[in-house]
Amino acid sequence: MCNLSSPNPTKTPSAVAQIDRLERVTLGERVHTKLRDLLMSGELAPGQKMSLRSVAETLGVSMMPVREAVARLVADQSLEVLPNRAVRVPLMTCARFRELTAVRLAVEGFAAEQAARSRAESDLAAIRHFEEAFLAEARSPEPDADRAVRANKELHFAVYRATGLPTLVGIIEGLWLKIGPVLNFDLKASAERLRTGGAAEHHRSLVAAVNAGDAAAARKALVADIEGAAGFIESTGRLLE
Amino acid sequence: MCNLSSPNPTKTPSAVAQIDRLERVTLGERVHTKLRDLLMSGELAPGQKMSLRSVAETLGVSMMPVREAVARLVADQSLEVLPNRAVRVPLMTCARFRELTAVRLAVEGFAAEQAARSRAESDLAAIRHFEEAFLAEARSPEPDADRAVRANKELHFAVYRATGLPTLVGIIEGLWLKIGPVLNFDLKASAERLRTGGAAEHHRSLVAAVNAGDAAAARKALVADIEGAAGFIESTGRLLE
DNA sequence: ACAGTCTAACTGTGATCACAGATCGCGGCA
DNA sequence: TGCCGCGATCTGTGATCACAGTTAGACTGT
Repeated sequence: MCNLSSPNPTKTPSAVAQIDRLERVTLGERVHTKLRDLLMSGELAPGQKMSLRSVAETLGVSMMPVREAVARLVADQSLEVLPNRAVRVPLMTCARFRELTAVRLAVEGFAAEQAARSRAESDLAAIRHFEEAFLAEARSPEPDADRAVRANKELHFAVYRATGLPTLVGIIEGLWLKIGPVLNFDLKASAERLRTGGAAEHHRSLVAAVNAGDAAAARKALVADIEGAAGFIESTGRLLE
Repeated sequence: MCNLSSPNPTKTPSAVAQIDRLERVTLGERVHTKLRDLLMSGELAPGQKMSLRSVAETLGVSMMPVREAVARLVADQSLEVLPNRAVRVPLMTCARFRELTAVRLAVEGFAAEQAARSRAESDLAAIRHFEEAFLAEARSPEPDADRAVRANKELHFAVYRATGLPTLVGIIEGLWLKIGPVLNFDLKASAERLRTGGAAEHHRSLVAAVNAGDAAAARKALVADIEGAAGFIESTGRLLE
């Protein structure tokens, strides 16, 4: 049973209390965000090496925030440190890709279901906005792969945020961090998949299902989207072992 | 398509190649493991504060590995740093507890299903072993709450490992890290729930279902286990707001 | 010309120093 | 006796130094 009393029993609400939420953003946090965006958007290819000092110099900070950010990414296997003490984007084996895809189907499939149940009107507006952005890029005469990848990400996460389960969103972010390099790097290498891959149709089904509150259809559309992309990646033959 | 050629095309297998896997275990990693165990087993209560320097002195290391470990735990919200620059175990609000429980039901429920499908004989042996350990503790005339909590954890994770999806196991570890303090701290405070809570029956159903390969029954048993514990925690009325 | 060795540079990890901000307690004033 | 103010102390964060281990390149000896 929850305590339903006021969270501020001794203080009266005041105007200044509205914006007292100043988030503590450390340098390490900013470096982490930067590296995360690079990984999720596929701008860092699998196997690419980096050094703490070079990243620090590039970003204009000392080595300290970089090692904190890299330590976090290494901890969840979004980066790896070789026995040679070299940091690189992990290579993707076929087995690991299939494992990540299996987990994604379960977790993101559940998120799609839940989004169809819990979506608010503001969520639906955001979802429609990013779907249009993706469609505009996919139908463009000369698609910008980078923008398409980012619009695809924003659409998916708009759906996931509609679940109202930020913990679940965080889990999915971790999954995209691991699979982003291979997924988006290969996707950007062959932009014609934008039109032939069926992503637009899957997105349309997904948005329609979430809009209608049809959880089963939402899961089905998302599963088809993930499996379509996964099949394309496996067909490229670039995975190891 | 996967490359099915030998992973060592140029080298012939030798005896020394068998144990070439020397894992790099840094001090920061060991501190992280230590703090994680303390959190998951409920030995650190919600709201408990700590300082990097005191932890470092206790563990006999410098502040450097501790801040790396704490930074990782703060990043995934297993710890939090207040605006006062104080590190503490986060307090659990009722809303957050329910959110975590909802995610656990989905993720761990899927894991139970998958375990029932993919379990190997060695997995089943481990599962049976930890179930007996938990039963022995639950039926003991004077149960040791600490050992019971650890046996419960080992049983659950033996099931999760049987999925053959280490990524999924990592995700669940993150969830237990967040919910462990409230779950196990309150559980240890009232040991009589060991007999009355029905955990033993849920475990029996779970093990039987996994053993029989009945995915639906495995999910049902696990869901019942989680919901039983969650209902108990909510009934204690210790959650905030 | 070629092979072996040795040095110099670079790697991540750990320790120490420096600093701004917050907290708490002691002392003095009313 | 009660309240305000100031300083000592403790906090996490960032920078710098130190070090073991690896690597790559140049240099020397044959």
